[in-house]
Amino acid sequence: MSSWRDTTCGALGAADAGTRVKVAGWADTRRDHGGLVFVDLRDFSGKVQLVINPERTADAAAVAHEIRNEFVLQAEGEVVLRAPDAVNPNLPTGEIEIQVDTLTIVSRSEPLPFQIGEDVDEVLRLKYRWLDMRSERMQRNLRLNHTIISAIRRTMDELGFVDVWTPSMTKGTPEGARDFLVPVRLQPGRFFALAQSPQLFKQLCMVGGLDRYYQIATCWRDEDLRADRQFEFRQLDLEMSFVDREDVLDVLEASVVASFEAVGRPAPVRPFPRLTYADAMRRFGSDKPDLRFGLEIEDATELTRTSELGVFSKAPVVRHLVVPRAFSRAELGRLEEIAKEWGAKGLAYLVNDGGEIRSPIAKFLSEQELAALTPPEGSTALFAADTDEVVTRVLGGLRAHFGRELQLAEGQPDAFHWVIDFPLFERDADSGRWTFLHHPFTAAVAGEEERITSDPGGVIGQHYDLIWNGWELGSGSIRIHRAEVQQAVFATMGLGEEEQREKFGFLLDALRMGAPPHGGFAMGIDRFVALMAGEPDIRQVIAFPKVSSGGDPLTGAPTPMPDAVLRELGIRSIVDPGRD
RNA sequence: GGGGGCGUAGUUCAGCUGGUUAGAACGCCGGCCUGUCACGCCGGAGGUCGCGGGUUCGAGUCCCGUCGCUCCCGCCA
Repeated sequence: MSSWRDTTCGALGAADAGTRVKVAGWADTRRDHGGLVFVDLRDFSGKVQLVINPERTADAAAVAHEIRNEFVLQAEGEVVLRAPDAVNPNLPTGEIEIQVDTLTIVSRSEPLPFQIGEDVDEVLRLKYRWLDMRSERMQRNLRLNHTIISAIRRTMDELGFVDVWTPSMTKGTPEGARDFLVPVRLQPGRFFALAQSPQLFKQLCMVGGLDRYYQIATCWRDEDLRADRQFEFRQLDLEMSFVDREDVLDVLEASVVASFEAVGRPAPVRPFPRLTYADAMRRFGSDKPDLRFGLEIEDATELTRTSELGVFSKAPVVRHLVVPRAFSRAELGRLEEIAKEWGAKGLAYLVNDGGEIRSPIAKFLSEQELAALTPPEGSTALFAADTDEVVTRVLGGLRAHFGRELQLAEGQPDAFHWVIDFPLFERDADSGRWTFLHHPFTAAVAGEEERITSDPGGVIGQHYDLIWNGWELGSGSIRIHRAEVQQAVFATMGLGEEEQREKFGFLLDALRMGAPPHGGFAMGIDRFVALMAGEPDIRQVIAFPKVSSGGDPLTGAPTPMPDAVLRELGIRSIVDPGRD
């Protein structure tokens, strides 16, 4: 036991009454009655009330009057049962208190810029993160983060995965996210890139015969930050040899369930439901729908084929969403704006307001059409008529909007599911080129390899996403393990032989020298923990996150570098970053 | 790169259609207080209304710009 304490604040209870203890921690609140002084002493484990009575010890009483919030204190005394009418039922240690006879101020504190636990501007919290961390919220979140990572590591260990460290500094990838670059003094003018993911290294581990690799891997991406995105984040990264899709999904489900059990929460039922990409898009307008609520997109294309309404009869696709609410004219105007932001030209509607139909299109609809399309009383049918792509995007956007706005997910049980059978390629809107949906190392479903060249758009990939309540937790795939197939994918993306060699030569070499079939997954730990904690963003579960403009309010990073430093690296800045 | 929101004591906020000296609560400082637990009571200090410009007799309030934060779209293999 250390010289500072022989127990922790939160550990004390009625059973300890009569014992002498030494405790240390922060002054959470002090209640100075002039004579008697009460101090709630707080450490990581909880709080306990100190009582300093001048009749018992004049020395300690003198010290007690000096105490201010967040002073670090050490106290020695006797644990005593409180009188029945003095018990505090709101405090876990409320049955007892410590009658102090020795009190030391270990460390003083200036007045704080905000009160701990207070709901203040986040930049302020981040600037003084060491104070913010003392709050119950951050203590809980950071410990939850640890508990979940421990559970995942245990699971990986039990399943025979080997933790392998892969380099953070690696080769820049031309495709995908922007790289963070690292200049090298020994080779001026050349750059490493911080790994966006250990993707290729873990595949090489499979070629190397490790069979099952995993890592809680830090990844870096120089893209705009969001509630669920930071420059650097951690993922459960894993790869397995001689497996099929279901083997990989099984491991992820085991990790998720183990995490729930570790935090004492009812775990989702295995196996998690599977939803194909096509179904997800068609029914929910999203490849990561929140399935805590229904609000499915319904088709009306056939029904309106012969409609007098040109926008319906001429559109390739007509679909609608039945929202359980009779919207006002003003609300519908707002909704049309939202629909337009998603690419709609307009938003037709049928409102059933207590049996009365309000709709600008009703007069163009036949009796049968009207009967089929009129929503139940007190609800609104919203129509999108356009190409499949636009209709999907618009109604998917509206569905997500209503989910938030009408709080449809409120109080619903957690919804985990897989989205499977993604297309391998899609057309890039700008260049018109074929580009991958997941990454270029994803295998096509068995027997479709020929079509990678002949019909890229029709190839289904062995790619899968794990979704929790509409958040993409992660994704994975069965990878290509044959060099000629990998080259066909590169070729479809428009990479010539030479470029393939230059960028991915080491991978192609590996695939030519006995690569086993393999597949894997990457799950965002921070997202997972944030959802587990019920937090609205991942900053709340990361010890020292960046704000959305990409800076760190605590250290002030990033900062400009002196020209001399840059010169040594072979770099010259062309911007004036404004030194401060 | 684009769109929305926010910016007033240390903190969280109020401040009406522009109108005296910009308020409250918490925190802070001083005093009193022996059973409080968000202790209580009395007193006090504390403001470049983010910044710059404009309109006006007069701007925290209206307009323009700018900075910061934030959410969303783009982007995120």
